[in-house]
Amino acid sequence: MAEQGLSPRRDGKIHRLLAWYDRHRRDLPWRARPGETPDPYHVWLSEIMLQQTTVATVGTYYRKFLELWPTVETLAAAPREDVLKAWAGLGYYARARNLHACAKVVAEELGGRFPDSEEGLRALPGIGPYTAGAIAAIAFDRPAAAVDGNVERVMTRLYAIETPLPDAKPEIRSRTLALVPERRAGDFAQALMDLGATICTPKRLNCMICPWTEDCAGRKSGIADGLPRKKEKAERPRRKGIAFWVERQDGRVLLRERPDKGLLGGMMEIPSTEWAASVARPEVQAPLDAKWTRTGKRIEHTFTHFHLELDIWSTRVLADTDVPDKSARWVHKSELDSEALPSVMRKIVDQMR
DNA sequence: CATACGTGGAC
DNA sequence: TGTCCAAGTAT
Repeated sequence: MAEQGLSPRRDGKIHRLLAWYDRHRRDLPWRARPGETPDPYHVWLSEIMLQQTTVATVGTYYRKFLELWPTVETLAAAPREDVLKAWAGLGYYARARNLHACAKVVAEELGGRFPDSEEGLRALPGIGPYTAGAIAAIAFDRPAAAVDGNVERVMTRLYAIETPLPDAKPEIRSRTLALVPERRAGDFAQALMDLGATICTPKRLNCMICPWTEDCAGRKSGIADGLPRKKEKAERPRRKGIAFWVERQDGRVLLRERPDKGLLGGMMEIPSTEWAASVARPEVQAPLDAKWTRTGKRIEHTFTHFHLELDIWSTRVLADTDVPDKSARWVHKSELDSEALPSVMRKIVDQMR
């Protein structure tokens, strides 16, 4: 719960931020206009998509999802496969699996209504501390803190917090909570994020036009642009593999569904060897016995935690060739676009088709 | 708590 | 070309 606004200094800060927001708020597809009542479904859908994903990228997907599934009930009723297809290319596919699971819970167990408390929201799949706070504040105007990367940047600068992330998280959270106003909590949350996205940016910050420029301890001490500090990340190892492009005489290619958990879980793939530091005995790992051609083609792809290099081998098989196992399907080359293929797999398709 | 989990754009 | 990063969550 937010503290009461007893300090004039605090009230002034909140007022300056909200006044700035009223003039400079971004007009975003999922954002209710002033005076409109936010739709919790819209808020939820956008917040899930925006996790670690840019506003520019989300726009297209958000509109597509709303067109396909205008309500949480329609989304819940959709086959999961369709949801994964629509999500393909957005990344972090656990989000899509959880999105569908969450829609089912809300539609089938909660009467189609999202919980209006952080605690209730937090219990749903795919909703963590940030998203619970964001939905509570934005959709229900509850005085909750929504601490995302923007807010972490703004707060570490505003209070000159030099502790590196993630150790600084508790302090950032309590600092944010102490500022959340009783009224207009949703606008406050969005204002903080807009401030971080447009003024208090990672580089080339624009303190000159910041509503908090006089309040900012980081600016006063000249360390703002170096905040937040972050612990060093582990380096990305390089992995290799071989992708097997199997084309049947009728123009269909072999696709395989990935296991439900882990990397690209539940998505479709071009069959490949394991992805490891080195590739051992590729023929043994091929989806079927065939005479393989080393195409000389190669794709490279960088995941969050490793870099991948896939050489492409190909073969042609007879039109009556059956699928090697139950997770595999033949899909015509002209229909690959509508499959749930993640970007790394699209790179292979683009090379071969 | 550290790690797994995608992608595309900016510099 | 390589690195960083963008409205984080689950385990």
